[in-house]
This record gives sequence, C-alpha cells and structure tokens, in this order.
Amino acid sequence: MSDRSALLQALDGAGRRRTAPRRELATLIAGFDGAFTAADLSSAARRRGLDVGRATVFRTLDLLQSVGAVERIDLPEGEHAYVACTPSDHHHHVICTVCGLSTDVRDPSMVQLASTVAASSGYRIDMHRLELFGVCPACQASGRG
Amino acid sequence: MSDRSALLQALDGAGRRRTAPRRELATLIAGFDGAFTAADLSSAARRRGLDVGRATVFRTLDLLQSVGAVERIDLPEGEHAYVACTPSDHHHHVICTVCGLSTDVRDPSMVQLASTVAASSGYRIDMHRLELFGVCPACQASGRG
DNA sequence: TTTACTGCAAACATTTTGCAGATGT
DNA sequence: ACATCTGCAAAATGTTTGCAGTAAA
Repeated sequence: MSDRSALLQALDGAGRRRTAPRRELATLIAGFDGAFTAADLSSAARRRGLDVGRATVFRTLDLLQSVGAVERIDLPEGEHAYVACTPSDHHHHVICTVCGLSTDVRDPSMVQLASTVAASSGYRIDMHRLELFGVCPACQASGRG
Repeated sequence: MSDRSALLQALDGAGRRRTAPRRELATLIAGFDGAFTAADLSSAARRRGLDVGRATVFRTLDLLQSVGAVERIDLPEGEHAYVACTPSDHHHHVICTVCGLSTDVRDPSMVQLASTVAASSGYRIDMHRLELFGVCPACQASGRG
C-alpha cells in the first residue's frame, strides 16, 4: 500500500496537471500492495466504473515512471509490471510470485558489486536492474507457496 | 561470439532434433557477440537468404531457453532480448548499450545478497534477475559511449 | 484563454496458435 | 513409419499514435 499523495506530488514536482483520470489512477495504484500490470490497472478502473481509456493508463504510467514515482519491472515470464516507489532513493524489489506483494530492498553490497564488475570487466556501468522473486511470508504461511 | 556446437549439443541433450532451421539459427546466434532480439535473429536469417519463419524463430528461442542455452534478458527500454550462454552455471550479464556486447559476470556476493534479503524480508527467494548495463571498453575507446 | 490532457479508434509491434505438409530419426 | 518440426496466415496481446474535443491552470 503506497501513498496516493506521493504520486500526486510527484506530478506537481514535474509541473504536470492533476487531472481527474490521474487522480483516479493514483488512488488505484496506491491500493495495490505490489506489482501490477497496465492491464491490471486498466481493469481495476473499469471495475470501479471509472472512465479511463487504455491510452491514458499507458501515458500516466509513463509519466509516473519518468518522474520516478513508479518503477517498471519485468516479471519472470516477461510481463511488464510496475511498482509504486519513492523516487530517487536507490533500491530494489522483492516480489511475491503468488500475490504480487512487493517489498523494497536496500543493500549497499549491490553498489559495491556494480563497481567490482566495472573494474573487472572494463565496462562503464551506467545502470543495473536487480529483481528478486519468491514467496512472501503471508503466502508461505497460508500454504500457497 | 558463442559456440554454435554448444547450442546444438544442448538440443541433443534434451532429445530434440537437429533440424535445418535450428542449425541455421544456431549459426546466426553464435555470430552475435551479445544480446539480440527475436527480430534481430529473424532479419539476420532473411538477410542470409534463409527461409526461417518468424514462428520458428520464437519456438527455437523458447526451446534454447528451456534447455538453458540462451537466456532471456530485458533491455532498459523494455525490449526482450536473448544472449547465448553456458547452461547451469549461475551468472549474470553486463550488456553494452551501444553495441550489445554481453559479458558474463560471476560474483559470489550476489548469492550472499539473496540470502541476506531472504533473512531480512522473510520472503523465500526462488530466483533473481541481475542485469548490468553500460558501455564496453571498445565502445568507450572509440568514443561512441 | 491557452496548452496540456483526454478518450476513441486505428495503427503498430510482438508473440502465439492451428493446421497441413515436410523432415529428422 | 512416426512423431516432431516447419512455414504460413490468422489471431491474440500489448502498446502507441492521430485527432477532435475537454478541462486544468
């Protein structure tokens, strides 16, 4: 459960408008406990009777991603998904493959790993993507995992 | 430049046939120095005058992935790509965003990071994906990066 | 009142599938 | 011979775009 107002403030910060569709989508995104796809978001809107076009869903996700309010991740099967997260602060996600719950991970050893790789490979490392997948405590406890 | 025969042997190992299209695709894949998309492979085949249908390209990539001879990665812009790699041995890739060159990385600290995350989050970690992106030495030297 | 934003529908890109025929073993 | 594999074309997905109208600032 992320923070709806953080999403809206991210819009303000980028000088973009707080439109009705964006407010509605922010509410829905804040309601997800973790990873969701564009289709998830779109159908959540439809289920609530909101009139938000598919294109707007994609445009809004792009926008939120560009301001760092959501991050795009790639699920193990190759699906694109998103997670709401706090901008700027570098971290990664552990995602439950049963329920989609996403938890932030901050681990300084990743930074070190990247520089080790840079040194040994000669590459200049510009970015990395680390995603961990597994089963969250609740799903383990309920025998779903 | 990976090993064409390794790809074919991976097929043998899985009891799958060495068909003409698969041999041709193996040659092409071995010719790539790094990451390539399904479309790259398909057009490389067409350019060589080979008659390999798109569906066969996807089916072959799926197959090679299922036997561990290629790995699917997700480029920063969300495109799906593949890299040939040696099966079973756990490693990651550093990918040049200029030329696509991919280099293997083996770093034991990643294993440790995963167990640290498991311990602190309570998740059971089943898999992780780590991809590093940057500019390879050659592209840096040539001023392309 | 100006410009960003919207929904729609069509376009586009990517991947999958059904099928009849070809091919490896 | 037999099952696997192939190309094709169509379909299913996923995402983007052009446009005329709408709404935020």
